[in-house]
Amino acid sequence: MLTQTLNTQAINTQIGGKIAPALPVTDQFGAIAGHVGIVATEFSYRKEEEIYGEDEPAEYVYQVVSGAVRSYKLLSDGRRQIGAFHLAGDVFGLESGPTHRLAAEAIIDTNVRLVKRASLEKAAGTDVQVARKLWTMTAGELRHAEDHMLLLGRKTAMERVATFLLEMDRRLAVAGMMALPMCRRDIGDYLGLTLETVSRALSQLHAQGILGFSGARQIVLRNRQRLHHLDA
Amino acid sequence: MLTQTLNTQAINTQIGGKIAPALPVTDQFGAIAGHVGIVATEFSYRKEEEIYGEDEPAEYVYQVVSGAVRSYKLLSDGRRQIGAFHLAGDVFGLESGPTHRLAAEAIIDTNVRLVKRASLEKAAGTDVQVARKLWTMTAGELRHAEDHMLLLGRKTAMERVATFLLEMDRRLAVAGMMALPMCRRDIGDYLGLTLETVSRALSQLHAQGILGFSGARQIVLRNRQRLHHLDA
DNA sequence: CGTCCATTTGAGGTGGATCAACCCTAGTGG
DNA sequence: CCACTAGGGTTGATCCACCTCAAATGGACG
Repeated sequence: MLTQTLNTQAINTQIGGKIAPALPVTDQFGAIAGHVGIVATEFSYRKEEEIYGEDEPAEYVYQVVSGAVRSYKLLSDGRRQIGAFHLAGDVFGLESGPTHRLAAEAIIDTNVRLVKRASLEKAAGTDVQVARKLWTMTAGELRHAEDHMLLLGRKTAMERVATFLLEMDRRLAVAGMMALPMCRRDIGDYLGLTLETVSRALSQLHAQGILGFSGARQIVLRNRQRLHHLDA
Repeated sequence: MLTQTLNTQAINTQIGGKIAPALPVTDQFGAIAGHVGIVATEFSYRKEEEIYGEDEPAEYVYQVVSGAVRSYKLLSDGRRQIGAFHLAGDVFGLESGPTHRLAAEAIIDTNVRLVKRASLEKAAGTDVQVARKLWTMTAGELRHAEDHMLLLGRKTAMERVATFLLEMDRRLAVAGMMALPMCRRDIGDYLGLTLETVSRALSQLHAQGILGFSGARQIVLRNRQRLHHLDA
């Protein structure tokens, strides 16, 4: 509650100075933001900074411009389940109901664009294209969640790590190499494992020549075929 | 593929005889089906019968009238993750994209209402209320999936079973008692456990007086407070 | 009344968690 | 420019929650 207030104040302060009325309209966010009455604003979060908390009112919808974000839920004793990582281009924080169902934090320094939820609601009330787009984005998140339930409920540790590597390879590999923004603990909390188990699985894949390291978070996949096989 | 064809033929055969053009409009399905051009049909599936397969074209959207349905994904070696149980009143099979992401089977003899996906798409293209309703329903499924990821990734066996009991109590308890339509294996595949672990957890709760049995699938919760506590 | 399958219960095994060093590297300050 | 430090990562040893395998029990239905 307090955090939300602080965040909102910070955003408004920044908005005061510079509103960005016209943004490039080539991605999923743009497809909405291009419509009448929708104003997108830019904002930055530093490493480890909270963007919104679980069950906070969902005032804004966000798109990662650069950086990376984790969405997660906590149990009362601190156990954490990360539901998704949001990377450059991804939209997050979109809700049909009044509140955010997961908390969100910047993993590293992150720039986002954001629009007011209310203006999306308004646009969707007029424009069926916008309404359809909102539905499609939520359905995309649902698809990911369904795949992830299968992983969390039924895959082995090695299968989970293999799935994770292939997902990250697809989403953030540049020139065959990926620079992971998140630490081993984040990966563990995403995969329902401990950080030690993640580390051991990666070491084993390294020993088998399936991947190469240049620094713990710089990974090259050397054999996607074998990784797909390990994925089940 | 073959199954889908057979199902469709069966549906059409039945539709030939009796179309139900006007249905009571008091629930979430009705809110849509009440609109112009939407025709709801009734159909029945027998215990264990497949309704649609994973990755089949999503031709229909369904609502359980009576009975119970399981939605699930399979790994190549047969491991199964049930993503949701659909009980009387629940809508299932709604997709924004072209195909079903999970398979669906009747757990027991089940009656459903169904409407063609295409007519929903058409109505949503005209009527913003319908479009909004579709989004809200998908968002509801996403919320459930997010909660379930936390369960699958981070809860202990006892916590999972406690969560399950409270969910089923909320959804299908009549006069303080619930009649579970699904077997222990289904519960296990929903909770990411084996059927033996589910059975042991239930026995333990019984021994502690937290629940009572009258037949393995007839359960009375005697202490919801303690169950909530076990849930974490 | 018998059969069949779901469920329970028992005994033992194991994958991943936990606990504990140790190592590596990036950042810091002298 | 380098020594120091702190946090992230790796690796090892042990533990245990849950799985696996097996057998007994029970309830529904012909």
